[in-house]
Amino acid sequence: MTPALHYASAKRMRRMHDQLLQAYGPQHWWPAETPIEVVIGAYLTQNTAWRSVERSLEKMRSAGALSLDGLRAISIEDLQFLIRPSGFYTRKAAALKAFIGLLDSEFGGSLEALAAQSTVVLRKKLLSLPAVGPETADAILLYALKHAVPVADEYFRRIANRHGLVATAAKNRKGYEALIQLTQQTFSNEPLRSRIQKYNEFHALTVAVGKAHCGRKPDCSGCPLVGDLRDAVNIITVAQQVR
DNA sequence: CGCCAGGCCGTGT
DNA sequence: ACACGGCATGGC
Repeated sequence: MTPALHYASAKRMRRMHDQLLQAYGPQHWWPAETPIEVVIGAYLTQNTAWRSVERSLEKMRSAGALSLDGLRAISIEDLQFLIRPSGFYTRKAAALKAFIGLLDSEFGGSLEALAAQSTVVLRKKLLSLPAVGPETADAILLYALKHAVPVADEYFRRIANRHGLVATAAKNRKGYEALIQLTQQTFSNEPLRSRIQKYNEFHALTVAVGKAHCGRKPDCSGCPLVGDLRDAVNIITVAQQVR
């Protein structure tokens, strides 16, 4: 929490971004054709493998439900059936309907009108929706609405923990805030346009490395982030603490 | 077969 | 303010 710790971590974060970009290349996120697909994907991927989300998205596309009008027209029961592969389908179907309901009742059914709100107002509005927590809200803000908002997910939380990037990376509100602030600080010197791109790329890269090396049973062998001794020492130390 | 996935929410302390 | 169980399916 001290400025000094943040500064050291931000430097490590920038190096991490470069290492990951080198190892995995540009990720071209979010994997979707349209903003509403981003929104739908953000809901569906909650605690769910992206592979399963893809199956749901494909079923929705085939049914013509993968669009604003499609989402409006489909019944909640039919929507539940289409998104079954990604699990939690009762809640997720209701939540998607609630999103379109908000869009229609307050923003004339326009995602552009929604995006035109200030980031602070918008984030609060999104968080008031059912099944929208910090990560879903921020993913929608960044990837669908193009606001300059970092995204922190479970992978990044583990990475930050193992590399000692933050003082508290607990699974609570303060832990999430710490990860967001760290990312903000890391790219704070970038102009707005570039900052949005960095937030985009960095989150995508943390997912890439997370899928490969930072699952619940971490496999650090071959991870591009453990190239030097300092990192390895850090990981061993922190991993023992976490256990 | 058991564990896990790009979280969130209600309840109990 | 947290910790914790439930939500549900499919991939590995």
